[in-house]
Amino acid sequence: MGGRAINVLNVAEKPSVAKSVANILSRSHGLRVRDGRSRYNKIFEFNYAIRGQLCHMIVTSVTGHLMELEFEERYRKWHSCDPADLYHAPVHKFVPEDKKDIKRTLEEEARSCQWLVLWLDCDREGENIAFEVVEVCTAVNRHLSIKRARFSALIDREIHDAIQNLVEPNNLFADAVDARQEIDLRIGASFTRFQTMLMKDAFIIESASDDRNLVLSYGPCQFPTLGFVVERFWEIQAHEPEEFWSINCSHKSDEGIANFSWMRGHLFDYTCAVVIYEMCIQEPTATVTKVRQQEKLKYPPPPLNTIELEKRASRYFRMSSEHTMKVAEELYQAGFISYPRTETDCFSSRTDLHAIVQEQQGHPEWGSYAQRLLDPGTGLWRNPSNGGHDDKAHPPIHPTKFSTGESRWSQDHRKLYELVVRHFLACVSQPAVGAETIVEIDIFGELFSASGRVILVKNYLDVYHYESWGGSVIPTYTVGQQFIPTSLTLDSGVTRPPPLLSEADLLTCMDKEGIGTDATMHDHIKKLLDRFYATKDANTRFTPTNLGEALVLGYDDMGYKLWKPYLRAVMERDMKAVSDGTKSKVEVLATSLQQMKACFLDARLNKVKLLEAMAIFFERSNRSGGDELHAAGEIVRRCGLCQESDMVLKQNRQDGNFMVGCLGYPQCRNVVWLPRSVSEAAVTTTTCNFCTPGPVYLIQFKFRQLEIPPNYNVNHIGCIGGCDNILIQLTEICGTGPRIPARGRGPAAPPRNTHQSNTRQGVCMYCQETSHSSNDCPSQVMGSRNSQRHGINLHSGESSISCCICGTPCILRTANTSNNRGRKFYSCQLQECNFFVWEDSLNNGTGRTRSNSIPASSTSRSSGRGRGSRNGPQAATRTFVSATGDPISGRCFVCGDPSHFANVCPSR
DNA sequence: GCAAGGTC
Repeated sequence: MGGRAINVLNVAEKPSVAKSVANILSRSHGLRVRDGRSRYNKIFEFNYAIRGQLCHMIVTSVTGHLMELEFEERYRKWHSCDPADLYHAPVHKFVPEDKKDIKRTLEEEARSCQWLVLWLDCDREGENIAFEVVEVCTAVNRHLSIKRARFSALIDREIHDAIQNLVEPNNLFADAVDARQEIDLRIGASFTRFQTMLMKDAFIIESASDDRNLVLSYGPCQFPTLGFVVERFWEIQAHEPEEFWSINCSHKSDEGIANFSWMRGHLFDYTCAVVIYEMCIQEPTATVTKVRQQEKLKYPPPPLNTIELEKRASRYFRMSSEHTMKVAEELYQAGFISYPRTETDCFSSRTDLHAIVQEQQGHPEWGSYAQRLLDPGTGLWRNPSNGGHDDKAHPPIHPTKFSTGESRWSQDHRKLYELVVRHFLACVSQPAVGAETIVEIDIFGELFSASGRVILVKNYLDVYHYESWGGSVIPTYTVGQQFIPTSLTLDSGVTRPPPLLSEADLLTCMDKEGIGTDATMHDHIKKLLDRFYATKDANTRFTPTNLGEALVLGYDDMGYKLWKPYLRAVMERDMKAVSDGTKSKVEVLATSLQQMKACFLDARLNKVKLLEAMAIFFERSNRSGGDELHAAGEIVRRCGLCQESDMVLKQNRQDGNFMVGCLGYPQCRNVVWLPRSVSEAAVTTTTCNFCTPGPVYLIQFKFRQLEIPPNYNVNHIGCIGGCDNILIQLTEICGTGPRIPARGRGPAAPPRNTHQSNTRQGVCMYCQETSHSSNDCPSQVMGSRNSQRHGINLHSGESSISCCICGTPCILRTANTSNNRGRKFYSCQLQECNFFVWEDSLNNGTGRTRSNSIPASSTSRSSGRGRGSRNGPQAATRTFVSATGDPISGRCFVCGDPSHFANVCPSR
């Protein structure tokens, strides 16, 4: 070791890394600690030799980014410039006030140093922070030699290797971050100022905050996060329940009960299901065709990273991701858990996992499990699996200090520490072992299966009680065995929409689409709540607010997918390109800012779309003179449905069609669609003398000459209250022009809305007669349930056959569904029965007769189409209509008496 | 009053 010692300034990204580096390199010998200007960032000093050069090492830290990017002063005030100017307004980096102390420490120390060694995290952001540090330090000492230490973990060998093999900092990585920062700032600021200033004065936006502080922010991460929430919400709204049928079979023996499910799953075609069911109950003997027994393993989760910690804390404790990170940060600061912001979910082979388990042996709850883990005789130990992520900077989250709970800890601190410990113990444990049995049976060619599972060894489930592995025991079966099922039922079900997104779902979406980083995802989620874009319920499920939905709807109507994750994905690709040198920072900035500016200008041209979307949800404010919406807000009458809001005349800017809709939307969806042939409409000051409740203001209409019959006048003063026959007729003749219900929302009305308005106007939606309303349509009296469920157009037809279920005469009708339009079917007149059969299936012999050999007591029909709602004795002998339509034989399905059919049953 | 990314 020779020569004069040089002074080396070492800078880490955070205080904890500075401490670790100092401890490792000094081996704790001769290590001195002193305060810097900033109270969090200590300065460590010791001597060390780098490749034979004696060095006086000074190790300190920053706290993440030292600098921020900002517009120059004259562009900072919101009204100082056109938001479009923000795409080229000059920006600069500066050290914010709360980082000035750190800057001063760096300056003071750098002055006396010859070398600067950068120990920032080895990722793009770390490289960018490195250059911020370089800028501050070289400003006071131009002679500094700049070196970069590359390390992938805070362990001895890595750190010693890093200091002995110093490299150059990577300016491409730093450039990529510079580009990202500038794009984020320019897009975020321009859109935020634009949409906030546009909407705030135009509408009365109720929110918990002071109206003056209301900011409608836009950001390339927060908006796609909102997009996930809104998209799921629309999916739920657009869901149309569909009824399906399935056959279920159970078998009870001395050993227990087995529930067999139909291997077809379920069918949406009732007729098909009932035909198969009929066949099964006529020949119900079940034959066991397959018995499969196998051992199943349930593996413990991989080691814990940030996203998993947030997801699991949300699922197990309903803690918000933001709160989880706050508590985790505190546990980390106090030394109880490792660094909580990590992508890594695999342990380095050099980590002493046993030592971590050993520390936990004394815990009253999981200590004995830790002891069992360490006892080789139990065979419980297993090296943890590799989750496939490694940020090369931090290990998975694991306990670093034993605790049975500290007095200053809250319940959440205890729960989170316990989760980290139990998760760690679980991931070094053997999987749970179960024995699974799958039995398949055949009933008249239909296959059914049942499964049972027993847990043989719990292993990791003993300590990881957040997870369960439910199972049930089923009786023993052998191949070839035959039995008569205890029950064989035809059950109906209804398709359900997906649930609202939970916080864990949202994190999964963000992770999958690359929205945010592990350290920032919770911030974006919190921002949705802070900005009143979404709310979260007690089950951690997110619903968009009117404000959130309106903003997404507005941009979507413009045709811009700014609320989708695509923009972020493009930015990520660009950053990657800058990082590996295939594109320059200047090139990426120029291209993407040019594109985004064009998008911004176009969005501003189409701002009426945003205003229209907002107008669906919010009342207009008097504060602004109003422009674009003036034609779309005249009050026609008080809404008779919700009796709370007004109905206003609106025009769809896209297709030009008019409607009168309730301002209470979406709570109230009352709407009157106006004829497609209307070219102009304006609310007059005259009120209708007939329609109640009044006042109902008359509307001055102008129709397009070519779209109405010659005997109608192009000018017409009409009433939407239901008294105006001309308007009703033209509505009938021309049709209405609601937008396509692409997302099941808004005036993109489900047919119900049209139905509602037509009914009110006195036009029957079924037969188009004006003499009665849809509710009283003679064609609906007998079969309204069918019509509601299946959209079948029920016009009375000839009655020629009797129902095979109850003997009531059937009516021949014509289907009006998209799949079966025009196809004829017979439908039982008895509402409780609801039997129907396609006419063409009778002709081809499907409607044949079968004798039923299953004992009446062993079968039942559950709720299939309401038939099983009466749980009386079931028909032992069924009549199926013959090709001639005559019943062969029958028995009442209500009371079981063979002397009469259900339509004349005395018990009804 | 605006973004997202570091971290205390």
